[in-house]
Amino acid sequence: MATRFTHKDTAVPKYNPAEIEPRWQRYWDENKTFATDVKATGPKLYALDMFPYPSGEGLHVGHPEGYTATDIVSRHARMNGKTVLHPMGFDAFGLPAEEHAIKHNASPREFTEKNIKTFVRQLKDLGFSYDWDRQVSTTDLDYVKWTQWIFLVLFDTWFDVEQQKGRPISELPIPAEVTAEGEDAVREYKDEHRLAYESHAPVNWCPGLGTVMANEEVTDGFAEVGSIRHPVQRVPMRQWMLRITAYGDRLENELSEVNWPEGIKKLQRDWIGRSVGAEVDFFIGEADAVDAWKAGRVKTGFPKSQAEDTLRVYTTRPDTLYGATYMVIAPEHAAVEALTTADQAALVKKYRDDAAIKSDRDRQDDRTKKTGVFTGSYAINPVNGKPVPIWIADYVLATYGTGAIMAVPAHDKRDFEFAKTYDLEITPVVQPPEGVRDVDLAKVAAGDVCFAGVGTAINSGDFNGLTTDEFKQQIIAKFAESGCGSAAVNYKLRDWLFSRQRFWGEPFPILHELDEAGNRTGRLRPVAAEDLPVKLPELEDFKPHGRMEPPLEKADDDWLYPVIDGVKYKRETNTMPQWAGSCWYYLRFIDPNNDQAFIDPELEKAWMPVDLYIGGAEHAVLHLLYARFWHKVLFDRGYLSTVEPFNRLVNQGMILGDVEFTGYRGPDEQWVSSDLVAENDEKKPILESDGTLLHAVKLDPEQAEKATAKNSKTEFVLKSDPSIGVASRAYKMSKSRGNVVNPDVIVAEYGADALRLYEMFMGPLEQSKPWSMSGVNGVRGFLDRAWRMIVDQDADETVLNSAVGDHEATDKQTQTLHRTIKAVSSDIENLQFNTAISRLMEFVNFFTKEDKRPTSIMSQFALLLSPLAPHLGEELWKLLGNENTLAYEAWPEYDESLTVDASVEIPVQIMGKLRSKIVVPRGTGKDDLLALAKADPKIAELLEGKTIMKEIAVPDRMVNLVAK
RNA sequence: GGGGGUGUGGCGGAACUGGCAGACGCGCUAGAUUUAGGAUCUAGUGUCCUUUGGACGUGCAGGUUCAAUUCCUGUCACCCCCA
Repeated sequence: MATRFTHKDTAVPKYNPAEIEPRWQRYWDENKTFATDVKATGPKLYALDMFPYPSGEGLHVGHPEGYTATDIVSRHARMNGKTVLHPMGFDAFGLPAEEHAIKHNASPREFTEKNIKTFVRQLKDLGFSYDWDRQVSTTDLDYVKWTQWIFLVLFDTWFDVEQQKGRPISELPIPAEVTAEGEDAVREYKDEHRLAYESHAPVNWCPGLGTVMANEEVTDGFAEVGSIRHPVQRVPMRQWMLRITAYGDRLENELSEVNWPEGIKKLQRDWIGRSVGAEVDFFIGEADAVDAWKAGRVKTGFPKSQAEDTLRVYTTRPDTLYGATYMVIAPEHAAVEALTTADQAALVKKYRDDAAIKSDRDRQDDRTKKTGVFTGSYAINPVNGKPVPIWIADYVLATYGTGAIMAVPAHDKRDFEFAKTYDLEITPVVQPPEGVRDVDLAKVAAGDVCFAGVGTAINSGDFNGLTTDEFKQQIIAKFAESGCGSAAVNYKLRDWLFSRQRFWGEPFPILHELDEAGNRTGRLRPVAAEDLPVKLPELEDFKPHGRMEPPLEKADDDWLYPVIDGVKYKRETNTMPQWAGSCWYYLRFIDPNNDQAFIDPELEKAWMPVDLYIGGAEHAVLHLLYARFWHKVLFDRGYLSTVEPFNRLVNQGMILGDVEFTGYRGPDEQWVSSDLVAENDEKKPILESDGTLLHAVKLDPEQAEKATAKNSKTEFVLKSDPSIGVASRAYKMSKSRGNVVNPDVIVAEYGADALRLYEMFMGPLEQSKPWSMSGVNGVRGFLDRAWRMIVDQDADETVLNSAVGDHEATDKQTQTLHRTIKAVSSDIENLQFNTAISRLMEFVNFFTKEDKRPTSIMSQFALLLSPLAPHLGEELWKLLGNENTLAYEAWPEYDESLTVDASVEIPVQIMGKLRSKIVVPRGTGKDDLLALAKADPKIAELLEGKTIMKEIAVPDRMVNLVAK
């Protein structure tokens, strides 16, 4: 395309983005057009994109979708007089760079920096109005410094449950008995309360990757990196944890402060998983001591921590206590050994060993059969005094609730399955309400099926007849007297496993004190703030050594063993997970070069919160939850002014590959209709009836057509044989499918404005939508038409189209302009860019037909177009005789009265069916409207001989006559 | 299995608060222009019926209403996330 012209002059009369776009990008760069004022004066807008991981593959067409949206909003806001912060950066720590380093024995930093360069180049090619002076990467040393500093804030903070607030560890009240035990006891007590703490919980150790993975990174017992699945084992290891559970209530409640899609809020709430129920103690001592125990409990009440003679369970259904016919404890439960009788010991040991290698997920999978083993012991059900057997089963997790449950097989699906397997007693205690679908009352009553819903209590002593809710309240009230239980709240959210055994991450700014023999004393020393950042050491190679120690263990002694004030320390050799850097980057953008603080408090107040945050829904839970958690800690500690970081959140939809038609052929090359095709375990197509392996054939769209036969089971069929159905859908873009679209290619062929415009024109921002090359060509056609509307492309040099001039605008032209301004403005405000673009298309369609196009109106058009297609906007603005960039020109205003016609066309319906149309003056009243409608010759004819039963008239809208 | 989302022409999608279904774009058809066209312009383009005209039509089946893509009940299909 660039070769279409041979003019010696650089000015070419045809629309040529290859020339225009780089020129304007250079202009914006050189003039620092989008450098943000340090502090906002007047209204501000902080528009943020979820920053990308700079992969070796470069930008994908999915990236610019959200970026274009925030860019349009930013450009529009600038023209509306707002001070705009619109930054971009890179989430650059992470596994791929490290894997690359291991493979090529090269530095992950160099690889990362090279990738960032590519990303920046590609982003600049798209003309985004980022303030590039604010670019940060999580791997920059002066960024790492403050990530480490924030970690030390977490380390220095404990959570005051009463105040629901994080406070400095120095303010932690130390119980007298701890103080009495001496300095080490106090230190340990403090360490146990910090938001960043060490633990030895079992973790997901992945030998293949040489690292521990977070629960959420493990699927089906495998960690997936790229396309390789590495098996994961559960082993105990010293780890850093972040006490995010302390903020569970805040993370849930304060969601009400933000303007997010309800679906995302729900995902977060479900992830936090707050449940309200009760803790109940079951006595496990000698049978004849039960009464004494109960009497004692009436006096002492419900103890804060579990006593040795009891087994404590957490349940959300205390109303089913009478139906608790056995108990289950997790294989890792502390009481397992005490409860196991001699003759069960061997079985129990084997069971525990087997459970240790299973993941939490496998254990909870409802497809696998529940297994368990009897301990040999019994507990006493506190409500009816019945002894119930205590089992061990891995479907109970040590980390949830108290690690023990009361099993109510009649009313819990898992308990029911387990009871059926081991032939345990089933006692129904909830009568399902009448009319519940698919529930057979008699079968529930007989204990033959499980009913997990709410209903009315039966077989529950004095509580019989109560509804589930009443029962819950009453039994919890009764617990207060008996001391056998207590109301309790539980969370599904676990503390955050924060360490990784990797090289390419932030080192922890923590030193472990060593004794003379070189063993850890248990004393921790945070690295002093002035000594941050702790840099990664230089390593000979990056290969994991297969031991469960991090690669940093390979560092030189100089790095590994600092001596301070004559005391020898060993550095922490774990590194932080990739999430760390992305937890606070939105803050650093506000003050990216500050070397005194992670952010200046004045600037923070001026810019926070983020007004618009756009990114993929895949971060709906983890990133957003983690970032909110850090934000709240920093808020509590007085560093920030807002409770929540991101005010408005929008998730862009996924961009899929172009629609594909797929046909299937059998081994004999005969076509097989797609409705007979299924998928086997390897996702290969097979014949559903007998499993014969088929092969999929990608069809040319010409080969398929819409099914016309009424009995066709598929939407599309082969043109050559309509009895053969073909599959039609768009797939996720992937290298293996070969449907990835590279933005560089689109920019080269159609221009950046065309790419931006197409991505916005495809459909609603939040919706998934398939890519289509002819669609790109279509919006490019619009840009060409817009160019020709203003520029004379047949002249030898760039001059205005002869139709453009100092003409007086006609009424119709004025109206079109004002309507367009109105529609485009509100569409941009509502992020409905697809319709904004179609309004601009209508404008061009109209004015192209006008042979007198007032310059002033054309200038307004350039302004309206500019947020969406900024390069062309600027170019037209300049050609129309304006000097400066339009980036800060006032956004066009409209006059409502000029957008409406004096007369309106009113549809007239008879019995709800459109029969005629009448033209009336705007604002014609109901009665006049009806009279005019009835006077319409066609209506009059149709009404002849009929009686009007009812007349409906909505002024300026419609008339409907009901006649018989 | 649970949660979320989406179903409108050949395709992507529009439609205010229940008020003319199909804006805008692609594709397609015809014509004009051109040495040429993957260029440009003009007209047409939901389906069906024999037309002037009419009937049907927003996944499917019902319901509410003068009026339903929009509200309600049920149902099916697909996509995404979680287990």
